Amino acid sequence: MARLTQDNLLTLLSERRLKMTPQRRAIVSYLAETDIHPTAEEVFTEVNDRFPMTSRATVYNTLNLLVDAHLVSIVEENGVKRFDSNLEPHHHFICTACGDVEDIEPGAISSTSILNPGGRKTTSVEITLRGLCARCAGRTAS
Amino acid sequence: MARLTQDNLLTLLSERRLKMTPQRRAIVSYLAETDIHPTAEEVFTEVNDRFPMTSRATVYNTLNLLVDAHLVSIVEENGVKRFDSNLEPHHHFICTACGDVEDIEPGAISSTSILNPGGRKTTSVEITLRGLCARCAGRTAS
DNA sequence: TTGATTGCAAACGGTTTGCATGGGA
DNA sequence: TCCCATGCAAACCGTTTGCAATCAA
Repeated sequence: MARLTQDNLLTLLSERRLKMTPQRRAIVSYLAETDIHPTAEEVFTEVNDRFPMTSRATVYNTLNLLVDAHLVSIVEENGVKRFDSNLEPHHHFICTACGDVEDIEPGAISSTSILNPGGRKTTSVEITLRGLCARCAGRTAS
Repeated sequence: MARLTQDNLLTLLSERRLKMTPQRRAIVSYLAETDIHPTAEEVFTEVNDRFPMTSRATVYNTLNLLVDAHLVSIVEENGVKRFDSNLEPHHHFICTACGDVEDIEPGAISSTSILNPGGRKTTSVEITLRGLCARCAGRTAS
């Protein structure tokens, strides 16, 4: 399962003649290892715990850079953007009880062949399942 | 194709012991007839053209009421919520060139049978296609 | 050295809230 | 009459921007 790495970051920076900084390293390091699909604020908090002094502006700048380079993607829910460093094509499951966002492998959804309905040119397909995650489903009566 | 109607609004209001107002009527009237998936701001502008004096707060209150009652749904893109009064299960196509949001009938996507992967309980499936709409696809070289 | 990057704080856009006024039932 | 709904403006939250100071190459 391909995920964002420090190497990806180095390649991106050299391609664009940008510079490596401790802040960028720390942000990518965190994104690479987490699977909680953090918000920008969560990245800010977590990175500052590990590497004190990374401003919100830098977090947003770096996240936007990575999204622009397709090294992370965005899952939007309830007006908040969450960042996903899983580089494989995949879908999402959003728990309506606890708000968790989980990755779902395409294989879990049978046969989704998408054409180009009505003259459109489809370049990406995003499938979002909503419901109760395994934890919340086990916890509630309904 | 079932869409939001004034009757739906009347039923909702009586169920919750709420009151009919010219503002609510105007907002539902606009939502019922448009297929552009307007933002709250677009609803505000359009409704004020027809029925001067409906505040932003009232637009938001009414939209939230309708969403809560499942009479309209939300399509979120680029940090902006768009409102959809199509009551049938359906998917969306978002044009990456002009930003248009279009409804896609489930039939246009072949065989999407979703199970409950990994002990989850899926209650809704949302499929978003992105690419060029028919207009933009015809307009560009690529 | 030099241009990219940073931190800060102010600005911004969309949405919500508090409160006094107004209006359906 | 009574309480709900409204308009207004301020507050709020996530994100972006302008600018001077700092730092990687």
